[in-house]
Amino acid sequence: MTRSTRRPDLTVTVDVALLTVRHGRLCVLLSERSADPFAGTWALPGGTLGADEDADDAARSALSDATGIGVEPWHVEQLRTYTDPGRDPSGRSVSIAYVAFVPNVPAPRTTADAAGARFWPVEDVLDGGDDAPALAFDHEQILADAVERARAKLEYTTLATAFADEPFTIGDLRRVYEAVWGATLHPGNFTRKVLSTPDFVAPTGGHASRGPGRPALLYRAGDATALNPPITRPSPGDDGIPTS
Amino acid sequence: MTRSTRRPDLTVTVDVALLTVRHGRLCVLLSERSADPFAGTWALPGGTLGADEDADDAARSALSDATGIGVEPWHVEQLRTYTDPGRDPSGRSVSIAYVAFVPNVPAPRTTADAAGARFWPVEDVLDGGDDAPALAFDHEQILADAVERARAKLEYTTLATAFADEPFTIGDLRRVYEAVWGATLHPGNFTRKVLSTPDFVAPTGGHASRGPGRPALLYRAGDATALNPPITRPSPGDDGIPTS
DNA sequence: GTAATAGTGTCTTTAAGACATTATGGA
DNA sequence: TCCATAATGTCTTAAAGACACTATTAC
Repeated sequence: MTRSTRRPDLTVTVDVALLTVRHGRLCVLLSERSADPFAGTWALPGGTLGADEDADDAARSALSDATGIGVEPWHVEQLRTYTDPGRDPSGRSVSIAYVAFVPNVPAPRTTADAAGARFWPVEDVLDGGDDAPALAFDHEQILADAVERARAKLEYTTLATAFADEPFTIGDLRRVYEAVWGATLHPGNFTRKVLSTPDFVAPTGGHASRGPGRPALLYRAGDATALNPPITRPSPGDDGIPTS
Repeated sequence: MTRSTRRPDLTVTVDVALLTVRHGRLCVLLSERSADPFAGTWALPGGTLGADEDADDAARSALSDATGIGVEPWHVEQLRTYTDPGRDPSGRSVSIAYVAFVPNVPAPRTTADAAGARFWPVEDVLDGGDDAPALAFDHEQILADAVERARAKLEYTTLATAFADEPFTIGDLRRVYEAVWGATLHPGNFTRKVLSTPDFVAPTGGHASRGPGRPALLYRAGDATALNPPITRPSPGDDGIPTS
């Protein structure tokens, strides 16, 4: 290939969709923009790619800036790169987008970079209701792609454990699936499926005693990364009620 | 997020792994580099992202330059973006990599941009044998990721039809799977699986008469894009011989 | 005829889904 | 006691894999 020495006037940014499950709902971290372009709208945390910086590092830096806590243990992966020439009205930019899958609830810190950062239920953001925030740039598309990535990866990887605080119960894990997929799963069959997958989860020996019901056994994430055979999503629109 | 007005001295390129099946083997288009860096090594076709150009368009332009033929009907999709600060010794660059899934055999045209372009069997390139070409930049990693993308997508999409010249037989389609996966599939079961997936293929009404054996019915790609349930790959190392 | 490939029938095994049953705690 | 959740058992159904058998051509 030909690599010319021409340097187009082009900024490379990194944007991160931090996904987490709060109160049974899949949520994304957004910060309100105080400056143009898109002042007053909400945006994914991000930043400019440094001259000698790998994009993975830039994504983690942006996450660290936005949350104010350590991001080392989090699962952060590249999503895709968005290059529409019109995506940034203030000048040409391409965005390398990332997804982070995060357990528990890192309370967003208010900083110069992340004033007014908060979690939004993904459903509220994407369904475009009256109280839905307007998103800056093409961040609504990025978020939609990030959510689809999460939904797909729950099927054939052990990614759900990245959303759960350890130690967790099988019920906790099931509620992660239900929040991300927006569907209800059969508790008994789900338990059997998880336990029959080698090294999906590893028992800690303890047991939870929260509220009514039989105390559940506690688990940590196991060593497995792939799910074979996968856990298949209910088809879209399938709310658990059999059609036949 | 903060978008500074600083413009790092950074080139954005597009590189495309054109994958096709020739003589029963999965092949990739490479061109020999005549200039430094990496003069004498082989590289994926690519180019610099234009100032007002979408990366998808840049990828198709690079393909068009490298093959000299129309690329409109081809399946071209973004793979991922490679940002290692050391990936280009001549200066900072990030590469938005693409994969193209192409039927038949576009004979590489020799041009200024694509002198000495030819198809290489992917297996030969990645297995690093004695006659394997050395690849420029991080293109070996890009190629490996592209091949893995192709292998995975054959499982749960109808992508295999993108590799087959229409009209094709079920046997042609099976040989695509076998070439990409490097495995042998059971002809009878494969036929039943393909025909039982609605709109995977659509019969043309004709039939092929090539060589010995019962003439096979001819098909075109159907309207389906997803495969549900998927066609699962034999596990790596499974050459079709049962272990039990 | 033989060789080779296409396509179908059928049996076994795996695993998902539906649903019942038992277990164990809290109010 | 009743209620809620956890975990397991069992039956049905879907579908993959193994394999036999038929079909149709080239030689």
